[in-house]
Amino acid sequence: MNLSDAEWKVMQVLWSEQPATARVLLDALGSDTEWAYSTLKTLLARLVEKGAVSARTEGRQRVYSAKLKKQRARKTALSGLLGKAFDGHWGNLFHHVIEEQKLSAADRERLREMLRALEDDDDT
Amino acid sequence: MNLSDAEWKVMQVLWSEQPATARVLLDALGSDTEWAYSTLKTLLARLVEKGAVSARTEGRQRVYSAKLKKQRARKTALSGLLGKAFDGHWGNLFHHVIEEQKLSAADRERLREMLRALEDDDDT
DNA sequence: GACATACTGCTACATCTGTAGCAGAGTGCC
DNA sequence: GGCACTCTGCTACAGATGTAGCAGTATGTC
Repeated sequence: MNLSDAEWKVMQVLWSEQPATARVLLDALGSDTEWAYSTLKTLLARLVEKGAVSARTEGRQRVYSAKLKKQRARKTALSGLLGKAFDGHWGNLFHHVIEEQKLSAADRERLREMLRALEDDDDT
Repeated sequence: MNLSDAEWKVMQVLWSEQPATARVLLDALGSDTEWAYSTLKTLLARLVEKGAVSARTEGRQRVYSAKLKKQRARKTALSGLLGKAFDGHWGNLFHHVIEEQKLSAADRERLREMLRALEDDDDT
């Protein structure tokens, strides 16, 4: 399941607000986008069509829920990037991140901690 | 500089073969794509237009070279994904990779090594 | 010098994406 | 009961993307 940039924005608020009506989602998007109400509706319709979102009619409104899980979407997106930009090798991605991207001290520490946890798991 | 999936494929072979003619690049792409020669030419024209590739005429042929550096393209792509899919936090991305993606033993080891190197740097 | 090749720059066209307008229907309010 | 809202499902349209055809021109070959 591939999501476009605009679709990612919709899914992000949907994951945190679901189940929700278009109005609620638009408010949640707030100043992040200046979308017209109908723009959001179009995006939602497309997401429903591709199966990433489900919608049910409640009274005279439509209530949306995410069918696609955030972890799943992240995995697909990351795998896609890994394949097209890093020759499919995690090593290349890690190397790039550590060497090229500027990680904050907190990020570096967080990564170190996770790695230590990973090593501990292995020791078990 | 945003690259589409097809453009990434072109850039990947260009980075390893440059400077190169369209014919050389098409051969290098090999079975990875079944593109018609003109398809590659269109992609190259678009990349030249957006400034990611430069072209010079040599005899009666056009020879292409990458202007956009691989590191730069990777950084842009990764930052874009980080922002739209991981709330802009490296920690989320690391966590996802370590928890959700299945890393091979070699990848895990490689990551551990890089992290140890990172810690050593910090100690200095 | 006629032909098959190989290149080149255009043009084309179906999809996908981003963004939004519009008409029709239900609802609350005076 | 009519008006202002608010939703809803369509329709629209421009720009990005994937993919490729075509006509014109230079070149090697017999």
